[in-house]
Amino acid sequence: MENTEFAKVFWEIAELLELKNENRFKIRAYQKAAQNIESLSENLSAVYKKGGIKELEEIPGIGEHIALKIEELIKTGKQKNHQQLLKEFPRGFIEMMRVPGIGPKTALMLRKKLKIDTADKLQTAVAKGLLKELPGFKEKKIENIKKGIALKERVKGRFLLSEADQYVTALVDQLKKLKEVEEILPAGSYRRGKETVGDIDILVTAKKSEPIMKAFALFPQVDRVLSQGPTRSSVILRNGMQADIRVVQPKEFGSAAHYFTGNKQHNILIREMAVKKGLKVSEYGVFKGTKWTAGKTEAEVFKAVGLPYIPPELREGTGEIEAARKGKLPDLIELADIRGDLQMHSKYSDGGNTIEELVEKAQELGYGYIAITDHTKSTRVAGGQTEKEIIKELAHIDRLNGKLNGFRVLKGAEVDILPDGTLDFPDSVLKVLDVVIAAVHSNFKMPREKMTRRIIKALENKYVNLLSHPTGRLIGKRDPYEVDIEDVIKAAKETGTYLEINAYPERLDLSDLHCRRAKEAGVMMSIDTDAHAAAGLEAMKYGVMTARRGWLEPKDIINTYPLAKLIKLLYAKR
DNA sequence: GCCGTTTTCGGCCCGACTGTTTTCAGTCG
Repeated sequence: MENTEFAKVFWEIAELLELKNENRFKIRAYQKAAQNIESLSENLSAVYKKGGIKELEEIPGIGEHIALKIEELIKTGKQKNHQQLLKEFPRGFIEMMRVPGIGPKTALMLRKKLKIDTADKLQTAVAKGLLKELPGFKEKKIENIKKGIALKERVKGRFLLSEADQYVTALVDQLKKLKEVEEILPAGSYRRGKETVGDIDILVTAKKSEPIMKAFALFPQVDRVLSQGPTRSSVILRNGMQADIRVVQPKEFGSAAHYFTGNKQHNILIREMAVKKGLKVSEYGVFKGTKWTAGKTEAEVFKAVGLPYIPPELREGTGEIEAARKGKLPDLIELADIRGDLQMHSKYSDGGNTIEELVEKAQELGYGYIAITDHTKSTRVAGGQTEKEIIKELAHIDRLNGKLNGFRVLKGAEVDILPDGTLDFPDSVLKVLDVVIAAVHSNFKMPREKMTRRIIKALENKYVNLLSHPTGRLIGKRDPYEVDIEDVIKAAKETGTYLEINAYPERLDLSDLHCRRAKEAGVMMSIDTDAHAAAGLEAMKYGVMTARRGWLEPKDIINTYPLAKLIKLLYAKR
């Protein structure tokens, strides 16, 4: 069972207990547990295997009872209370409660009065006008439910960070033009650099808010307005994404930025620390009694609770506060630390640009080196080259390097890992390459153990210095293949192979959690764009974001080192 | 249900907006 599956059970228990009008702190306990499980870098089953119930209870938010439920899930795949609750409220009913605007109270009334217990039935009832008969249901409320159903249809989940990025940039550009606007900060999961973003939160400081709210609602990206008040407005953008804008006073900027950046768990922890110090933290500032004492900057808020500044990407409530308290926050990698890009494709395989064009773009980005890593013969659909064909490309690179000053093109290939774990090129070819990237591009649906063995076998080849997109996932499109990532990390450590953080927005593979795990295991990584065109080199920022979320520092990333040191690292295994 | 440099029992973050409630409940973030 994957951690997300464990978490899903506890999210559902929380929702079901809400329906039963259970103690809200109990509900929160389940939510907290679910959230903590989701952000755990180690698989729960592995934790349990290591030290049983006691080890599970070490995880924040997990006590005796939830630990026992986890044990039950590991042993039987099911959990009794969860099953019992599902009998009372089937999944269709929970689904209905997830329609925006429908909470537990409304859902229960709908079922009691009209026997509506699925989202589909709700839609039919709305269409037939049955809701009018209910107490407290007038035109507006029914209209909202109608819109909620339509929205749910259209918005299936979250959006790629890169897609959110486009909208954020557009919205910020327009906000900048309003004369009332002072500071602008896109906050929320976007600012934390999460791989997917549920909605966009933009914080603005201004003395007067109405003109901003009015203008915002009329931006061309806005499809419709959900709500509009003096401090907060919510809209749905044309791509179905929700965007919230919050306007605060300049002196509230720091506390508001902190609050709107989240995540929720992190905020709760900070507020609890404040309470213990006799303070109150809200989006409007840090207060002693009713007296405002701080909040102009985020650093002030952290300082008030006795902490140093914590970068947004770490604010997930997964140990960053503890680390901050001990002065052990990582010195996170930044985009400017990147000195080169070790995976990209040229016209020799399926790339859109020549090597010269890629070099030009890389120089524009201030890099000192790149590796050209075209596909090999097995990946025919992507123009994979044979052993003979790549010789020409390598000669081309040699000639080019002869002309370049202070810049180096490394000779590489993205070599297929065949189903039996052998590589697409013989060692006699691999050994003339500087960068040998191994990757799985076929036979994704292997059993877990076989896939794990396949990949580890490739890592054992002394010429393979980098494993590309280690889990093969495409966010929102394709699940990772079945592979024991823990074993792969271990094998990377033992063989001296580096793991890749593929910065391609749809991949971000390794994920943030796996990065953190790999670092803990002492494995170095590289951040590469896997660009198929010169412009694709700009995606590096998403890979860096992921690395930051994985607590990585420049020293953990091989392409932050100068060329000479990088070459040493690349040849260390031979 | 979790948790403990105020607690092993008694707490548990804080606020905005909507709609219809004449003082607030429900929902959301």
